[in-house]
Amino acid sequence: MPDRYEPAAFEAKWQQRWKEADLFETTEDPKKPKFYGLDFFPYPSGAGLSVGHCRNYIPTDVICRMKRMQGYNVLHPMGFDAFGLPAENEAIKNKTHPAPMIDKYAATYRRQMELVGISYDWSRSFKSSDPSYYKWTQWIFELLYKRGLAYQKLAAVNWDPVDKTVLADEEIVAGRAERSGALVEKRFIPQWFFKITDYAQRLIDDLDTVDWPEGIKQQQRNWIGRSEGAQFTLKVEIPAFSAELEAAKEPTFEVLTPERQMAFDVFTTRLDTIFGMTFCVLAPEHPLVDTLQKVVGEPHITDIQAYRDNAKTLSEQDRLATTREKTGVFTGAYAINPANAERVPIYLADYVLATYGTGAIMAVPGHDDRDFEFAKKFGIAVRQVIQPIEGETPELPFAVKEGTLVNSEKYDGLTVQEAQTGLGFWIEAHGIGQRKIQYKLRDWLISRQRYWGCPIPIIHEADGGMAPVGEKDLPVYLPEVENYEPSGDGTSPLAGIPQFVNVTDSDGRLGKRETDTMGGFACSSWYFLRFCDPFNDDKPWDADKAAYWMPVDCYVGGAEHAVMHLLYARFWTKVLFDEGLVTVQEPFQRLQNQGQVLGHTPYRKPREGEKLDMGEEGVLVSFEEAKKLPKEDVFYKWVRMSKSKGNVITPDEAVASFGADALRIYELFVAPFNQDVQWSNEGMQGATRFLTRVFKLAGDLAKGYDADWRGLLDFEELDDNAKKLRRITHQTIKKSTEDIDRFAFNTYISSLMIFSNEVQDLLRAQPSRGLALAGSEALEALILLLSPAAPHSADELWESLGKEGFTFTATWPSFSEDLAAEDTVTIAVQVNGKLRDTLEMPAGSSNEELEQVALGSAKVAVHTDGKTVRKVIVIAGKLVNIVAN
RNA sequence: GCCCGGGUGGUGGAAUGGUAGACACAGCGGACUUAAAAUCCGUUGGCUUCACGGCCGUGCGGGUUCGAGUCCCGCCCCGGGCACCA
Repeated sequence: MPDRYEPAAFEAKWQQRWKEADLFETTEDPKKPKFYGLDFFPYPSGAGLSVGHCRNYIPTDVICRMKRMQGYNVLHPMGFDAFGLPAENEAIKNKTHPAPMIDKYAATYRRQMELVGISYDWSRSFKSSDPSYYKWTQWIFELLYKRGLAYQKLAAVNWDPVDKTVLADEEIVAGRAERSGALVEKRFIPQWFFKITDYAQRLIDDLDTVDWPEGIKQQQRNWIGRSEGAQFTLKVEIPAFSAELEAAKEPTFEVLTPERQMAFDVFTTRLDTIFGMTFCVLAPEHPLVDTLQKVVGEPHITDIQAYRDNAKTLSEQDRLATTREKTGVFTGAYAINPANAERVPIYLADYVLATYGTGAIMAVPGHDDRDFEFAKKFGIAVRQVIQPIEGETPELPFAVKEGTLVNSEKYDGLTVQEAQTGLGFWIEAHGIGQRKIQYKLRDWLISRQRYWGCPIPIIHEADGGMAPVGEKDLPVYLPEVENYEPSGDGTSPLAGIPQFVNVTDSDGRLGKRETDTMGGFACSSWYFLRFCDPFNDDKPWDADKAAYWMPVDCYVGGAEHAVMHLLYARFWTKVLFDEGLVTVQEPFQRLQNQGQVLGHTPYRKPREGEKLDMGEEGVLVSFEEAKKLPKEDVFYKWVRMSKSKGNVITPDEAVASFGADALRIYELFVAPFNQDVQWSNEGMQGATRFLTRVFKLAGDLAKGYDADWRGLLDFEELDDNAKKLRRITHQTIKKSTEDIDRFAFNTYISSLMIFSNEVQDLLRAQPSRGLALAGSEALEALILLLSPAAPHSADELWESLGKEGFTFTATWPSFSEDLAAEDTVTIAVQVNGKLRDTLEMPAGSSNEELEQVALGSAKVAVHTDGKTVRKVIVIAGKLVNIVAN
């Protein structure tokens, strides 16, 4: 048996044997329970993996390996999210074609994953750019189309001038494209959308059924943005001869005939404040403004035109800047408040968004900050209609909902809640409006004007109609082309390929293909289903297989996909459920987000007048530069590992220096799974030392090893040390099993460290037959408990113990509560809550006994001397607290 | 501004309302060695004491409790998300 951890001597050997044995191929034994463990679908970047990526893959591997040893059928697949902008941009930069490039990169990923010993079933692997896969992406697109959930419309969309394509709302951060960083422009282009808004409520409701981090659920709820409120209609009145009469401060209002009657709807969450409405605002793009412009007279027509023209020139970012001062213009028209028949002015202002609600609001400056700001600037009245129940009346505006109504006629005195209900009934009874639920979520924009994606399988027919490509004609192959660079004119490069565009369908009709491709998120919205049945040519998956494996029991990836991927995949799954193709409404039962690995990164202090990048307080430098610079000019920061920061540690480097198992142990142990960690070579050495201690301990235990310990232990009279050894063995089995299940990998490793330390101590005791048998049990437990974290070492030790096969197929140790139970317990004795003594007591001592012994303690007496004992609190098996004064 | 996380020794972190600092890193002392590395043993929150011990201590201020890192209220700081969404 080797007496130290020497990864170079055996890690590659075991990886080779695992491969030869097809060890990680999925088993589908119907007698066993299933476990589906999955990592987020990675895009294989040219930089390869860093040790940061391993922080995702290693813990999933640990839990999958344990489940397998516990007797589950485990599905643990890996594939590649090959289509999309990152791949295409990189291929353009390298002047190559994305397909062979991705194959090369994916091969590197696989090599690195195998190097770290991840137990993926590669026989099920695929790429989203494989025609055998995207055929079914297209098939699902057509399913959505047939269900009315995929549609094309002319829309103002986010245009990324750098990547020369439109982007989904989810891909825009603070007015910039998340990927390219470019300021997004508005463009009007016909685009394909998925109607995710139909599923808004179910996407909120079903979050309650999944075991996800609360923060991620909250982000999804916020993104969907449900608001309960009411929508109602306001009638419009226009003063006759407005210019002159307004000057005379005495407008007479035109009586509008029914044909000319104008009105608009508003949405509000604060119907209770309707009596505080002192003006209304329309978004500049509101359709009613066109009509108003024809009837309001001068100077309003000119004012409105000027304001609308100006609004068009504002960039999306300027418009959304919250710090901007409110702007607007009076339209010359008035609206009638249905609650009290008051006539209030209608303004145009861009703080009201055309895309949310009705694009128009009732403005209540007394109880809304934004309306207040606008009212102040335009000299509009501010009216208080809510009186807080407690405390002083705050300065207007305030939005508190704990209050009663004032200045609200017959509603005075009602609470906010009562008034909302009462007014809700009232508007419904009078046909003025209805209570309504509004969502911020918008439909998912899926079109991309780029080459490297899944073609949208639609044919635009000569007669102006459109139809999905027949199932037998799928897939619509992405054509092989020489030049695939984006055109930049709002059309896809595919539009320039007549052989692709012009088609004759099976009925002989002429048509033109849709030339947009689908954004990459479509491809990753169902890959977890394909893994259940990855090479089915007749259907996307076999219903029984998907029913068996779904849902994913444990899904692991970065928190940056909180919205986008995780929302889209949930949406597709619900559609597929509605179609009867899957049996689950939620694809991912349990979700965990790993922390990032941060690299130590050198920066140079800025020189006089030097301009820095956004959010940086220094200039990034290489390690070589940092060494040359004067010490006082250099500082270090912990930042996410990335090629551009020059701080990447690859698994290849880490494995070469320390070994795969050391890397695995380090990443598991260094911090809780979901926390960011700082890469440290010292930490890696610690992991190596631990493994070496395990090898040494295993060697010591092996000397007394008896493979028949299980039967023999029952007939052996055990001395105290042997009993203690069995006890800590069973305690460690219990702790390790529970910790892995609850994703507490750091304490799982620490429990193995404690176990090794304590067993090593016990081996100094007088040898005995009992100790040797208990030691045999401990040795097997140690190796098997170590196996998910350090599988190469575990297999090496297992083999040197004379065992056949692999620890992966061995049975996970089970524990006995009786054997794990302590026979003595340490009782903390407190006086007035402060620790004064500890007592060793037999387990199961009665509360009376504990109290007796505690009161008899000399150390306690010092602190109770001269005081009267008022009360004694005894917590069985734990603590005695004596209250005295 | 709103919504999530988080703040514990020199460092990473542990702790179902019940002995704060497990486990590890770094440090210090020692063994082995010609020496170093590796390994092993001991020690390590602060203040105080010759010592036994005592006092303080989980971002800050209050509260609940026999007892609070943990629960409640009010703040501060750091990280992330959303942001004129009516």
